Amino acid sequence: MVQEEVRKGPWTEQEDLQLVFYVKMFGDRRWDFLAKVSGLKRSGKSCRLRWVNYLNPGLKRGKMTPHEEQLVLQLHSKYGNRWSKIAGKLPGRTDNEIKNYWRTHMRKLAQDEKKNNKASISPSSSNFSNCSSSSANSPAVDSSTEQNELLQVVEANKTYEEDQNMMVYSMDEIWKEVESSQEIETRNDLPVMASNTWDYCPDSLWMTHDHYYYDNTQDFSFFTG
DNA sequence: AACTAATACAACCGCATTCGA
DNA sequence: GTCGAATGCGGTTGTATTAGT
Repeated sequence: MVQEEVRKGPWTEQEDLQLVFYVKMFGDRRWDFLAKVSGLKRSGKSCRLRWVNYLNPGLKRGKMTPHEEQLVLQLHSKYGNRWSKIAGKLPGRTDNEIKNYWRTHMRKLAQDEKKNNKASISPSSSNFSNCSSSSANSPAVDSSTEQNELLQVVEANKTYEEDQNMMVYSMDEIWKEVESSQEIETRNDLPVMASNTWDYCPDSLWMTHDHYYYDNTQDFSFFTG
């Protein structure tokens, strides 16, 4: 058997365009199928990750706002390392993003503490000192205070939403930019259908995600010119 | 200007869970 | 009910960029 080569590493712009095209066509499910049908030499897993963490139009780009940071801290103390759960409370942010933020945050915190300890022998009084001790397996869930915490989260969300009005660059907007700036150039290297893979496309697939298909066909006019 | 360290972000891997035949 | 494939999640690593010297 000849093992088909699977590409790894950073995604190219062309790969991104191809993936967006096929996700719009078939929906963000059946990643193995998408990987095959798109002709991308990527695993389904890799395609999913790329979509979820980068290409998804609902994503918010850019630095976390102070409110989001606060929210992450609050939610982490509540849920521990349940990143997807935390991400669910932060619209437009991915678990990966939050995880990365947390990691950086904790490292910075640890370094600051070190510095403080060197500067003064007095014990640390960091606000987050208890966060670092709440490990993945032991989220600090306290049902008695749960409601109170939720209220805080809701409050934080309110201000977060206000922030959103000020600075949101969704992937939609980014792609609009891409569309307008590249309309001409990309036409020469449109994604090529992996011809024979279409042959095994079962009807059921179209049934499953037909709403995606019908809803989005007009959106990729930029692809077909 | 060149080098190094720190930081942020992207991607991969392995395991667990879910789903469908 | 079982089993294999697909999907989701969390941990980890790799890489590009920025800041500091």
